[in-house]
Amino acid sequence: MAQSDTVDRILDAAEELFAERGFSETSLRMITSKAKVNLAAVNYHFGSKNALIHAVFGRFLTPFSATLEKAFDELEVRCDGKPPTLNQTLWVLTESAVRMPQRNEKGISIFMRLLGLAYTQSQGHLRKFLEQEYSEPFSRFMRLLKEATPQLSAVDRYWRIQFMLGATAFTMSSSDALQDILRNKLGVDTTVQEIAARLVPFLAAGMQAQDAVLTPPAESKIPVA
Amino acid sequence: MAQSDTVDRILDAAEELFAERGFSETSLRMITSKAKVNLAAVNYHFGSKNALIHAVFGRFLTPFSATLEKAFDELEVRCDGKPPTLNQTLWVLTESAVRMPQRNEKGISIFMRLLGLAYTQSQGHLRKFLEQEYSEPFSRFMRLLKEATPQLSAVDRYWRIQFMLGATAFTMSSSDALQDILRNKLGVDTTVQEIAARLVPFLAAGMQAQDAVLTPPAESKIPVA
DNA sequence: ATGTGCTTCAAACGTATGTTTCAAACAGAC
DNA sequence: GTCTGTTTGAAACATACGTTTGAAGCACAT
Repeated sequence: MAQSDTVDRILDAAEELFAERGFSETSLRMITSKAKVNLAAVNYHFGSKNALIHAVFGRFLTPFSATLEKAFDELEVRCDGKPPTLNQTLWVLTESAVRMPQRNEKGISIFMRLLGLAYTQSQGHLRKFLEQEYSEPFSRFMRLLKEATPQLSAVDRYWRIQFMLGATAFTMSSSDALQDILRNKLGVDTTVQEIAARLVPFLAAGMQAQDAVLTPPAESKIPVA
Repeated sequence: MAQSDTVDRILDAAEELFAERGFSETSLRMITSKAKVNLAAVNYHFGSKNALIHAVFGRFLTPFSATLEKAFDELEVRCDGKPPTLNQTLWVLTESAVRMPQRNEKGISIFMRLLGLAYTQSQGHLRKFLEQEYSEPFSRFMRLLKEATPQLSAVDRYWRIQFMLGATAFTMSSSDALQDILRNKLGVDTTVQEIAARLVPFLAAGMQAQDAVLTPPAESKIPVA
């Protein structure tokens, strides 16, 4: 019943509410009442709302980035000098995410949704924090992607990485809602692992698509750009 | 200098600020001072901030959905009974977006960013508004997608559509920030048309990827699911 | 038991928000 | 010119926010 209890309760509540409603739309009063702690506790333990946001990210991103580093190490050993393939790189990433110890069954989906929000909501402080805190595993992943797709120009690769990020963050972040739809419409149940198994081939195929042409296909009558 | 001037000035300012900063992060005072109109004008002309948001979307989405309907009509005529290909369908969509008459050079990027935000920010009222206002062109697009990918199972197709939506919404919703990075890192400038031209082949390739396998590639040692 | 350092608590702070009010300004019809 | 309905304007409204305050509570070493 020491400090840690309050701190963790705040982090749990904040994580869930941020993922559900976004950062600006979640007030400290919502967080503290969900966490059943006093309003002032946030500023006492974290200093400010922005610092709380950083702490929420740090709590899952720090262990994840450690797991990822180890997984990349193993992968490179296994490949024995040769650059890993795109499929291998993507699988290592998803497996690291999926295999992270979760606080509850919603863990992965919250994790993904928060990452998506971080990218999407233009919270300057957050982007700066993430960039300077986790630049290493990020750039290592980028390097692996680069080596796995030597046929792509830097610009093409850059945009396709954004497309991958988008498909992943978006899908995982709304996977709860999407699974509901799927259950109702198609009567199927899907685990996060199965979604990942569908996602990786999609991403790999997109990454390895023929070089983008800058005009529409010949059948189209309307010229573009 | 009639009413319409004030209304349009508000819509212009709101559109730009919403796209830049999101909905909750944009106050009516920011909007009215950018539009150089009185604060009360928003509530007088629109009724509420939420109604203003709806009006902003309606102003570009209504003509867009009309353009899209016509483009789909043309496409189906051109195809003469045969279902349009996936590439054709996707191109018709992007071309309709790109060719919309723009209010200024930032038009398309604002348009896309707003759509991305609409999907991403969980503003309940907005999603409800869009769903009941523009359900027709949306389900028509879905039908075309279905006919263009008969080889996919309903579940596979469902998920891959989510992946497409995600890649698109995510990329477009952060495209300004991404373009900044690109400009700084690679010294390249990119138009929305070019992004779309890169996105479509990525999406098409992903949609047509080999059927998803539900286990990772053999090289991987770590079992999944 | 007493004092000490950390933690909790209720209350208040100042600021910003969306919205309302009501008088003034305006345009067009008579 | 006067009346009428619409639009603007400055000011205030109530509410919600993040943050600060200072007293009370607590565990624990002395």
